[in-house]
Amino acid sequence: MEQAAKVAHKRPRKKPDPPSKDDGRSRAHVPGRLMARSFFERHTDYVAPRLLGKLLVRWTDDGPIVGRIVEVEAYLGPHNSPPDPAAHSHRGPTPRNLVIFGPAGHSYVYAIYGKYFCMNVTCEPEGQAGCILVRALEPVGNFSTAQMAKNRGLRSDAHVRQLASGPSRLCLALGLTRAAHNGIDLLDPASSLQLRDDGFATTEAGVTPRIGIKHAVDWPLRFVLPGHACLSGPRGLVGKCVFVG
DNA sequence: AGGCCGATCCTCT
DNA sequence: GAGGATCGGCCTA
Repeated sequence: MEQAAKVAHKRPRKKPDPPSKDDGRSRAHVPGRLMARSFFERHTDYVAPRLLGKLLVRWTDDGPIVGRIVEVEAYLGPHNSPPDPAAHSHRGPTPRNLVIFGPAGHSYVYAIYGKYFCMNVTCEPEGQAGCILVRALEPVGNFSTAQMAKNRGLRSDAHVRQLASGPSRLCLALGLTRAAHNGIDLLDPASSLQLRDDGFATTEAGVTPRIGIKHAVDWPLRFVLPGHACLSGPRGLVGKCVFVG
């Protein structure tokens, strides 16, 4: 059984390389710059729509698999009023959800339905809980597209929507598991999983209720790039749009 | 100690 | 649009 100590043990403890080594060229060619911790040390529902357009990068032996985030959901910590009854952190820390209560900018990966995983990004200042479920990616570049198709068991000419549109599909596409990727610092130059910013500018986000939950079903905490081809689920789920400043 | 169920995906009708 | 797969974690007794 995975206990809290084991989860905490997965936190990177080696000293990060100097920021100057991560200028987008020190490793194999990959777009953008590593994101800043301060971006995530804010209210989860503030960060969520602003995470749209950013890059999730999984480094493999063969090279980086890169996806642009096009759909997310915010899950709020128990310090909010009223508390978010759909969040895993709702009833306080447990061995499974401990990462959510840790520092911002880390990955929270959990198992669901016996065979799948979902990946979140932690937010809020240290000591407070909150995380963002990454629900869909657009593959960036031919290598990423090919690797995602391979990892998903699809033909190389599969439609782009088939690759990483859905929280567990994207974990399959990137090869993410709880055992290997829970509690990773996504903002560390040495990490195998990173969040990067290539300057993609988001001015608008579609807002809808969250998908697949039984509590707080009408809370408007799902955010999408309006009309994007890689959104998960059936069409027509894009609600009103809000300006993202 | 045991039962229940899920932030899903895929197949079939 | 509906239903089955499949199991770790959380709740109740």
